[in-house]
Amino acid sequence: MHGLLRDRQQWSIPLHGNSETIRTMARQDARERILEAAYDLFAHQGTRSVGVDAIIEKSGVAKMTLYRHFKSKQDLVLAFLERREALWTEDWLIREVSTRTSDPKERLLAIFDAYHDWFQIDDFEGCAFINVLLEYPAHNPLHGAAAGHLAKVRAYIGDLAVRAGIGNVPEFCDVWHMLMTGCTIAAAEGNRAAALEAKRAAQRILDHWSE
Amino acid sequence: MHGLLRDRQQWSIPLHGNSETIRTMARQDARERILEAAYDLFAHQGTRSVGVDAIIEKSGVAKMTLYRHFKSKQDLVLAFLERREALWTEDWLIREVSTRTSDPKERLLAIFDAYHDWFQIDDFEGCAFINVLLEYPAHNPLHGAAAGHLAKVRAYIGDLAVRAGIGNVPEFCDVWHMLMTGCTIAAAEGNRAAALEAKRAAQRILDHWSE
DNA sequence: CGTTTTAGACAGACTGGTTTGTATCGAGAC
DNA sequence: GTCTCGATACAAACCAGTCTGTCTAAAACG
Repeated sequence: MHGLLRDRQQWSIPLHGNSETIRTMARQDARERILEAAYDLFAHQGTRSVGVDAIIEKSGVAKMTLYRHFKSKQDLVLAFLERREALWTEDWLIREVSTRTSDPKERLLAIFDAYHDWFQIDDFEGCAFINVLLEYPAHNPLHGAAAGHLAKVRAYIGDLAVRAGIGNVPEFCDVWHMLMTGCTIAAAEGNRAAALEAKRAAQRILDHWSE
Repeated sequence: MHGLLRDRQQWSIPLHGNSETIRTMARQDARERILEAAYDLFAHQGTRSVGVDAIIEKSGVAKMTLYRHFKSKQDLVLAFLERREALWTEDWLIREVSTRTSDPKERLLAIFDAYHDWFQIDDFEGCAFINVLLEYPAHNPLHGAAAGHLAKVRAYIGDLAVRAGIGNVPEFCDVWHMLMTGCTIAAAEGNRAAALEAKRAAQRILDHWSE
């Protein structure tokens, strides 16, 4: 106890010059640091195999601080999924596809070009939504949340399909998304060309669909 | 508990003829009961969330008996995957497709009919190979094992594709399997018609592929 | 301006439960 | 006597979540 006190004092001394800055920053972004650490760990190792101890260790936060911002680990996983949608679905996938082309039909195909880039990343982390969906049984709230996020991806496909004048949009979304998830699994198996193969198949489906 | 013992004794008595047989049977019976219990639990709840205690409880076996037959839980999961291939891939999928039609091209499509039946089961358990693949990181032996079993499914598709006179078999297998895995994920999301939707898309891919 | 209060952060012990895997012992079969 | 089995206790690690105590910066108040 006294030893710990001394350690903390020694700790504080080198930081004395800008201690207020550090403290203020720390206070403001404690939640942010937790979520950032959780994002990295959950995305790369799965939500089930990552414990809260690993998250507090990586974020340099006290356990009670984590539980002040998130009432349970499940809450933290839900926050992770929402951030994943913001960062992966919206900031990356939709943006990436938008920059490649403006034609709705070409955008549908460009999804697989974006996926191809994704699959080339060294530490390819896989689709967090699929992972969480399969990590928890059907009755678990996290399973439903993951399904909801996957549904939003399908909604985006539906938006493109409508603007591309495609018929039977609901089924088209399902099928298109099956190719996307299917090639994501193939990438997890190690098939780096999965997205290119899926794109060629998608092209054929698209051709026949809009006849 | 005592009921199980009595059952075992009644079981053994009729086999009294050959001593070696009884001992051998008893040994294999224990291993068999463990594997059977592990199969049910692993298939329905995943390999990570099921502990060995649940397996010994369900199989009515002592813990040491389990570890005498399987040197670790990982070993047991490997045995589960092998049995899954024997029961699901060979005894069910391939057999089911074979009984539906004998034409290779029609068999490729019949896979999705079989899948449709599979998806209608009340406690649909999902694809154990995909689950294990995503449950463990890439460097884990179980990840590789699961990938190997998925590759065998693709090999079966390749066999059908060759006999159907389809060109570019390797890519065809990949794409066909993507549709299969993709609709399995969709089924896990709750889409009971996923296999039918996938079949219609597969039909279009097949038409264009064999041009 | 100086003092006190307060809120949030850090540290880490701790609880209660679960995990894999090991060790020991007695019962029953041959 | 030998072998396998079941039952049980156990070790060591891990898990989520709680709790106490300390620190400090900023707000509240004199």
